[in-house]
Amino acid sequence: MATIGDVAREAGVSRSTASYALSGKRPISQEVRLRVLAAAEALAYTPNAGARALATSRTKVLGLLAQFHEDEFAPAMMQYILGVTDTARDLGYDTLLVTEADGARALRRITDSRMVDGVVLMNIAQEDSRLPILRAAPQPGALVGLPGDCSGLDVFDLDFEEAGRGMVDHLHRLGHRELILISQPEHVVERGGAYVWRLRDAALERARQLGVTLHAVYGESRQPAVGRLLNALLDAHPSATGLLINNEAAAAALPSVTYARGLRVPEGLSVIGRYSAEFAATFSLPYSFIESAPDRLGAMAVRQLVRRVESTAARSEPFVVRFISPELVSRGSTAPPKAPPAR
Amino acid sequence: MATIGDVAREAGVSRSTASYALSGKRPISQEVRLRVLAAAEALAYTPNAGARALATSRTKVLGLLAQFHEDEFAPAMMQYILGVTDTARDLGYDTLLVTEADGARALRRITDSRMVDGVVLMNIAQEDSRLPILRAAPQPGALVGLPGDCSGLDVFDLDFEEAGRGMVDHLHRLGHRELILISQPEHVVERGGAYVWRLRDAALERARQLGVTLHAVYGESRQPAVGRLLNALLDAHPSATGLLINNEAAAAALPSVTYARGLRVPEGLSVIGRYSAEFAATFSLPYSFIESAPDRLGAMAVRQLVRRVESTAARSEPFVVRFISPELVSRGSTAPPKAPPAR
DNA sequence: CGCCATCGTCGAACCGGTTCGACGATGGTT
DNA sequence: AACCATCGTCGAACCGGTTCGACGATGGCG
Repeated sequence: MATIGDVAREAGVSRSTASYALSGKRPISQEVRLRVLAAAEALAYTPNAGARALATSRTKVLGLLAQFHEDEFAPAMMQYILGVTDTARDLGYDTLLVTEADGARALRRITDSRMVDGVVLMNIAQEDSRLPILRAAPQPGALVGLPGDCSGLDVFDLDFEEAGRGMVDHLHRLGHRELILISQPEHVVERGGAYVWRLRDAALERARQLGVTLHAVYGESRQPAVGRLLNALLDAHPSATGLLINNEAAAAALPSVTYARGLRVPEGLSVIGRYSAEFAATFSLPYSFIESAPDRLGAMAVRQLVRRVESTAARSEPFVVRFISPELVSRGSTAPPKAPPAR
Repeated sequence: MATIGDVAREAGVSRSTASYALSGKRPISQEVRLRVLAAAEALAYTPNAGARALATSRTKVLGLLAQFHEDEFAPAMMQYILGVTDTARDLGYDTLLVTEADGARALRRITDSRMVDGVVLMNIAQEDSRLPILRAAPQPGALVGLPGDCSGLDVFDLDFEEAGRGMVDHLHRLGHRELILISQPEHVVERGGAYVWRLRDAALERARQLGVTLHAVYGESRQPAVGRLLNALLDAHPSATGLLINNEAAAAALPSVTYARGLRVPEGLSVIGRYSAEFAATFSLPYSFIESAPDRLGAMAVRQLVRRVESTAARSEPFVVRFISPELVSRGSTAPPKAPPAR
């Protein structure tokens, strides 16, 4: 493998001159520059990443910490990851994907060893043991998801509160007065998945203000449990005319449930979900939904992270907590309830 | 950040002694060793990855090249990735996930720059432009998927031919004489996805030998197109009594199709799929299926790769092409056909 | 014509590890 | 008592880049 020394020798200049010719950080005569470039080309020179990292303290690699919990819906995660890797590459960075169960230890490892220039954390918990480590690390960090304490980090998330209110408003406006909200499984909440209760509590609050009855329950993450649960809910609340879904598995299971019950959407039941467009397409979901935009969130986190990595000015800017506003994608699954709601 | 020089000073020894004390590559007195360890502990010393990579020519990072084609079924990919990252970590390696569209360029970048000690390639095409680059690279490589030319690389894949034969055999044994096989979309084939025709051709051959009629068609990768296709197929071949599915999207769509047609499985139609257990669980698929074991394949590829990375002896061993034999997971979705097949 | 700034290049140092060769101290043989 | 191996440690070199300071050549200016 050719080193910069080989290139320099081939071009008949010193190593430093070769380096400057390639980086352009000092003026080099046109003639020498072309000789160096030609030599580099001829020898198929590629700088050694380790050596460069050692000299510059920059690796051009970002860490991405994602945890895969058994009871979570893995396909949804893929979108976030792609948003991060694609954006990182556009900005000249590679991505180290870390899925280790012990996230705190993994984070310490990659930051202390200086393998990465910055870190994106996903699956943020309310009290996340990785955050103190990330705050103390020399590299900047960005979160996809809102923790209890945002200090010292850039945070990006969907505005789940607004999403919850939006769902209730939308159905209330159509005339609905009794709704069901199915959230993620209770495990997710226990693990500190704040987005679950952020959406739910905001929806409950808004429902209270509007005089709407809202039955909020935890869901399941797997079939057939989630299908059974949906059936049980529809049985238990026969007068409810609208269903809000903050649970991918439930959304995926609903079509077969409504079909089996001979229940028509939106005539017999109005439905609004919260998931990504990609997810909707994969499962061919016929429901109006609030786009959770995982790719956009991943991209935003990376862009901010790279700004901080590359500019010392940016590094001292105040930290941001940015919520993207929920956008309702209409698929015609909501309508005014039948005058005397009956199933 | 503490360097090994800091540790050495703290312990009152030379840098080299500190290094030997930590690595154990030369005998060091118990007393000095403990002093060095204590110093390292006290200073929270972690070796700089770049410096170590430069000195040892080892990064302890593996590259994972995965491509996400629009018309492919992304959730299935997740399983392969987790198989790789988890196994790599168990063996002491981190994983650089590269999803760049231009896989050949990406591969050149990470190998030439010595960012990785080895590379796992996924989404292997019959004529894969990345393979010549990987063969020429100084790092070993492993493939998940079978290309036209396996030379110079370790290859791991499901035995799709045996899977195709197994599906046909199984239904033939039950008495079926007319079957439908729905494969991946034609795009996948055009892109060189050999597993599609490996399974199909072997199934056709076996069907011919057994005197079974087999209608083999390309599928779609998305709803609702794939649902329409399934309906059209069942309409077009009313006397077919068995359905073979080598297409995740079709498998996911089938339950609603059979339900809508009032078709019972296995009474009215026997079904066998080919997908992963994880996939089956996610979509709650009630069909017997041939386990494609993505996590196992990813793990096998990584283990072999690491063997070659870590032992010069292993590096010169002959290359392996290893097929895992298809395993049928029975879910009771196959049965003898009704005597006069009618729908 | 002499002076100074700029340009273009070079040598050397440095980043933070690992590893080789050397060397004094120790202990066991003959 | 002399000798040799082994043990434990150190200094120096090296991995392959980047970057700083220096310095000769060039050119503009007074």
